[in-house]
Amino acid sequence: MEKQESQNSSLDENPKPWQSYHTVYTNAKAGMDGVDKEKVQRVVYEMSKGSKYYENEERKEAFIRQKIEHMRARCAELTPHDISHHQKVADKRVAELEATRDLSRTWLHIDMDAFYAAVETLSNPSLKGKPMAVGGMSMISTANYEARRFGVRAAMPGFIARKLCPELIFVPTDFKKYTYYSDLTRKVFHSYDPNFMVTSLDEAYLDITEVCRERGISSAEIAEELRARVYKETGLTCSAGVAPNRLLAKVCSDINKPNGQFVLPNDRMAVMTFISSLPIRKIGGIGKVTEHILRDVFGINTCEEMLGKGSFICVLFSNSTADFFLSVGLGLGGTATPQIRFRKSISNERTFSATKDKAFLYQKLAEIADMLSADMEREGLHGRTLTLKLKTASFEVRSRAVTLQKYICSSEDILKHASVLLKAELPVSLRLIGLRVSQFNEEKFGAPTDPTQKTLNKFIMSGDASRKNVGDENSLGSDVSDQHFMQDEEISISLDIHETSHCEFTNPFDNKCVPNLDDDNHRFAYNVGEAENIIEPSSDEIEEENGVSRFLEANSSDSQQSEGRHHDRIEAANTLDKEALSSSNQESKNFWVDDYKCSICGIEMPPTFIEERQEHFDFHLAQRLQKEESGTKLRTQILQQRRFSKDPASHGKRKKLKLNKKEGRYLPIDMFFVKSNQNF
DNA sequence: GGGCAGGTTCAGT
DNA sequence: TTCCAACTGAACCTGCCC
Repeated sequence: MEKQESQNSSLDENPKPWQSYHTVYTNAKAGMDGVDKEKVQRVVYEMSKGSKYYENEERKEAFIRQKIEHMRARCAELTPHDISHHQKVADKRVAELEATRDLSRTWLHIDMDAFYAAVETLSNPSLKGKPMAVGGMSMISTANYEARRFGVRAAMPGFIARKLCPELIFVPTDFKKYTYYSDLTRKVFHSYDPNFMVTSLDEAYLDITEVCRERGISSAEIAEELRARVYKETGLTCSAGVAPNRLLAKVCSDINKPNGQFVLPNDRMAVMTFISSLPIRKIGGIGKVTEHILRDVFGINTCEEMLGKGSFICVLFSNSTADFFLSVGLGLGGTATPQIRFRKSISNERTFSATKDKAFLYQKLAEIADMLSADMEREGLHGRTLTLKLKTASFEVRSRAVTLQKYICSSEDILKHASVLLKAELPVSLRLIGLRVSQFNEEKFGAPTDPTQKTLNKFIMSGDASRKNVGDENSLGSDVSDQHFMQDEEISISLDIHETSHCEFTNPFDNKCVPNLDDDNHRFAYNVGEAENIIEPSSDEIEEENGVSRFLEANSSDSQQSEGRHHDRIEAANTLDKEALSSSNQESKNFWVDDYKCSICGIEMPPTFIEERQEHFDFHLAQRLQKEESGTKLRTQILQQRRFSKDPASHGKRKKLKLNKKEGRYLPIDMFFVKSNQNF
């Protein structure tokens, strides 16, 4: 009832709740210019709200918002001196990157127009002119341009697509057909650049520098001719982008889609002008999350604005990430043709209706092991790292891996080891199981089969092991380590942030009634000087705590070893946690205005976000503690009073605090936001 | 401190 | 009616061991 009222009141305040549900489905995409974005957003929201998927998306969204808050706080704490110092570092880095600019190559990016849909129309002309999507009710792979006008697009669930466009025709995927047509296009590409790079069935990069020179014609003419030839050979249209590097060529191929092309001259001024107004989301490697962070933390919307925020970027991101962002600001990208790259992993996964039926889950595991083994045999692969991927009924993704002494490939071996990994996770309700094998035996590449020789082999295979890539091959030998003092000087201590406070208070950070931080299992320190004074549990305390052990859920190998005790412990923990939880829920009401809004920063988080709200509370608590001059005294009080408990629903993720020596304080890892992405 | 293993996250198609 | 995929690569974290 209370929840209902709360929902109604929030609906009154926000009559368009779908506007805050961030989906990728309303982003600009070729063929979607005239789409009623608000309608699409509303339909997607209404089809999604209340579902487990939606709840998971909200959890993720709240987590990103929290991350953004942390980063904003970090920026706000920088002194003019700090900013000036980091600006110099950024300027130096920009100059070094600028020196790597290569305008001597001409790259062509080819992107087939709505490839799967176009192939299907080719084989069934009656589909022409009708809205059509390739895929099924759960997910569609691509949609033709008629369907896109309704807001239907790739990676959208079919049932939402049908709601947007009731007359939508669904066609099942047929990869044999797509591979056939893809091969036809590649024959054409080969005649322009024998070393062309494929990125998927429908995309490729060609270095057309030589062909332009040899034939004495412009890149625009080559692109025009190539597209005509592709059409002649396949009956399919494609779009092309020409630019001095691959990053820009990819952006350019999207500009005049479908069946068009765009040429960006090999000229620095032209590149910088092009970049100046280019939205960051257009760049490959900047996705939904990164866009959100760059926009909401730094106010960066266009690529050029990256350079204006160079100092902050250098403070808050890792070396490689900062380099990537600054390169984007300069319009730099890959220009050399990379070496042949071998497959690094192979996987197989299947989604099914969520179930906790063990027999069913083991059956699925066996089926996936069979399929994976067959794929590996077909490619002659043997690997020694096996990763089990699970998606729970609530859409939480987990992975568990094991590295073996010997290389495996047979279905029996895969299943044997995968079963051990799965067993350690049960009981759990799952909707997806996947298996991935990596760390291949490199025998097929002429390397030794002994895993111990792998390091040397890797070195030989990769060429210069010391080379650090920016984009994909720009070599930058300069020393910029000073700008990344945080990573270099970090010392880790751990703090499990799923604790629940037991102390009642009116002002959540009033020293008179501080939450009790006396958690035996959690090492916690506030000041640099205390780094050595990390509170470690005594052996007796550990023993005592074992009844409700939070250590038990730390990682899978522990789980496997203590599986028998594990279950009993969880039972015991659950009982205590329930008591603790009901108590803490009452207390936190003072922290959350109207049981919804943070009394410190105003961020809104619904009462159902128990875990996220606790994390948020802890963040402000840490902030407050760090500001306290009498930190030690306060800490003593806290350590005496606070009792932690654990949300049984949480999965034991241990959040870390890191010591930033320069600032002389500890920060949760999230505040550093060390970006992890292959493109950075 | 470096290397390895395990894990998480993001991104693209 | 159906109700949010499959696959791969990669960066970078922590913990552990030598």
